[in-house]
Amino acid sequence: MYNYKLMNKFLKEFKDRGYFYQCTSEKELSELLNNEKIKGYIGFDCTAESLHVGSLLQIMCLRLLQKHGHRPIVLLGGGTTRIGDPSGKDKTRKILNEKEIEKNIKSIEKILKKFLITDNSKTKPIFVNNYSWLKKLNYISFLRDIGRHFTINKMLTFESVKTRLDREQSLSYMEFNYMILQAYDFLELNKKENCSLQIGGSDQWGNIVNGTELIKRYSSKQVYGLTTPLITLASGAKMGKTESGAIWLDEKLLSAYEYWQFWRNVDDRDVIKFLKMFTDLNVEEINKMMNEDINQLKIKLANETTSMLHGEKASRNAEQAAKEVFSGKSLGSNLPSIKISKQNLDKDIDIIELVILSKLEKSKSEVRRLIKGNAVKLNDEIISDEKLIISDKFFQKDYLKLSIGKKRHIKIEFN
RNA sequence: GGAGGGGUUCCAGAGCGGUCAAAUGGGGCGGGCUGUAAACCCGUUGACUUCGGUCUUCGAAAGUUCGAAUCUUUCCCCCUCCA
Repeated sequence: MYNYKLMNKFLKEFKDRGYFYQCTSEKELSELLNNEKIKGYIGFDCTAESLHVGSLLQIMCLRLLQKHGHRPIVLLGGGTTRIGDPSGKDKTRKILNEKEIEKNIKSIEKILKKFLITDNSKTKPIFVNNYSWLKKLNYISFLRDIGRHFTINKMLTFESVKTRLDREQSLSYMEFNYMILQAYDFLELNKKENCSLQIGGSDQWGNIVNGTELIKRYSSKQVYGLTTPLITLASGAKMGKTESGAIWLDEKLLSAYEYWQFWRNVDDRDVIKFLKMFTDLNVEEINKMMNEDINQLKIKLANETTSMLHGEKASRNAEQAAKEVFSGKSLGSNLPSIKISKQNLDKDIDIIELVILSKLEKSKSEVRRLIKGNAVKLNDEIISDEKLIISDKFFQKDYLKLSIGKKRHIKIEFN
């Protein structure tokens, strides 16, 4: 082991914030980072139209690179998404068509730009799509130049492959090639951009090592890999998804208010950890906060994370809305709102209909159940008559507030 | 290739001709307690409903029957053991 005090500042912070899981060659990487500004890349999957908090740690890594003067490369795997990474999957996943992938790439890129500094020419992120080189590959020359460096013996030992084979689940040749393509991406980025570091989740370790080894064999260059741990919540669940849906980073899929609420509601035991991981607050400062009021810390966490993504204004609104909803009797004018056509009012819609229109629930039976359980409120009044017709008298100003349970509130406006 | 076992509602897993929209546990949701936490307690958990019921579900299709998740046939998929 080498002296912790001499460790490169980026690496040190990487560890202090809890991002560190494994590194291919830590000491050398530390020296390299001390001596020069490098480029490091992370690949993002484009199977969904947006990223969710499950990818946030990766994004934070890119931010950290920038903070320390290094330049991040964002690889949007337009090519590899066409194949599908078998890691962590026990069956082949569906393959998306070109259009969907292109669309996903665009919206993911937009999200990443919110997190990254784009106006510093030295550190501004480079966005690349591996389809641009993968599509040009010639099978024969690829096999000869790249394929020769991989042995089947070794590939078969990879966890992702092993589990599939052990369970006698089929692993197509296409998927089997995923790891080679990811290694090739790294090689390509090394050649094109002189990229010398790949970061990824711990499940990517095998793929990342493949890349560093390929580059060593192919061009005798030393590059590095760094992985982050899989974050599990104190409750044992995986980060990113809740039962009511994924915590998306795209405002169109999840409002700033709901995003704020997600962080406000984290388990007590996760708060300090998340402050370190997902905010820019200084680690020492966070360590000093240990004994502060846990609810204040959660609010801080929610504010920091929300303003990082949606901006300070949205974050303040969310906080304000939360305050109104949870401590006062105010109508929560800052709540996320939904507009419903006024024609519905003339049709004498009832409370059940209103809940459905508000999209808080999809099933009328469920709404009936909720009403029976005293869970549905209109302007903070419990509704017990499921046939209640919505009329003008429920409007306070020009909107009304609909709540389900203690935590789900929405402002309804008619137009 | 041979011999068995199995596919059930979000998950695990009972049911094995009517009383089955399907036990039980987990998860979810709602209520209570609290701190918008955890733990705990209670309720609920296919859809629609004029609250009388109605409709769709037990791998897929066809059949037996007054009646099938339950029986038969074919097909698809998984698992275990033997070679």
